[in-house]
Amino acid sequence: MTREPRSGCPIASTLDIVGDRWTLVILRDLLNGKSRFSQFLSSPEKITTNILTDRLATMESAGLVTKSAYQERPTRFEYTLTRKGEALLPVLHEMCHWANVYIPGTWTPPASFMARKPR
Amino acid sequence: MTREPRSGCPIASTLDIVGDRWTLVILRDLLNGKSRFSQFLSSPEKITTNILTDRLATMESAGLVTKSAYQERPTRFEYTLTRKGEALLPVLHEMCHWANVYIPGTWTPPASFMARKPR
DNA sequence: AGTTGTAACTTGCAAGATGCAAGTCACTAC
DNA sequence: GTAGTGACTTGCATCTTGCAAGTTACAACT
Repeated sequence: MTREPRSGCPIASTLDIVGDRWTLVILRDLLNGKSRFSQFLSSPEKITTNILTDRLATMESAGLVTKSAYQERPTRFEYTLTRKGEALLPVLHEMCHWANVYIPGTWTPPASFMARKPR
Repeated sequence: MTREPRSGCPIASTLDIVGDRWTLVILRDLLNGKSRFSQFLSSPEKITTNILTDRLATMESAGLVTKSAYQERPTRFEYTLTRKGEALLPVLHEMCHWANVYIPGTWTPPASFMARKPR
């Protein structure tokens, strides 16, 4: 499911990984402490299950998250950010700044999110 | 062509505008001084004409660019960034930093681009 | 024993977006 | 009058997304 980079341009290459409407929304949730399938489903944007399954698998193969079982019988999974995934935090911060200035009606993100720094 | 925001989340709302594989690539070209249809076509990512037409119209209706004729007979157009469009520069900067660290083989952007600041 | 509930998917199908190739229109220049 | 350029437009096949419903594997309650 991984896309070939269109060029060596860092912007185009980044978009080859996160250039869709959902990946960074899931990443936002992960940065805010969510880790399970059902938790991502509960977000206000209402992602559907097939897209969520697909996006989590793509993010795993891109090295943004790791998937692991947090219990057996029945097996249940959780997703945790890798350092590579976590390092996208500044991109999300800048999107928040931009939206808060240029898109009326956007929420101010929780201070805990805006104050967070990557490792 | 403008999408309804899925929620008040600044990240989701930003992605409702620029959450695809091409919009920020065109924005990168605009920030690097390109302004004409044929100039965008010449970029290494090889966008096709129908997508470019569609994306420029969507960017115009989202207020990221303005379209104006730079000559009559025959009429030719150029696209210039609005302040709103230009203000996405920090998002692109952070993508460059991320890609240069985490995606091997990405180019180091021109210093003129990385040093640039929004108005 | 049987029903209900929960987590994490999977499947089917329709609608929309993207990619590729070719064609169009209004000119300019040779 | 032929060729070239800029900015599209059109047709069509494929890929992606969205919506609804179904599945699997259990736990827990009645």
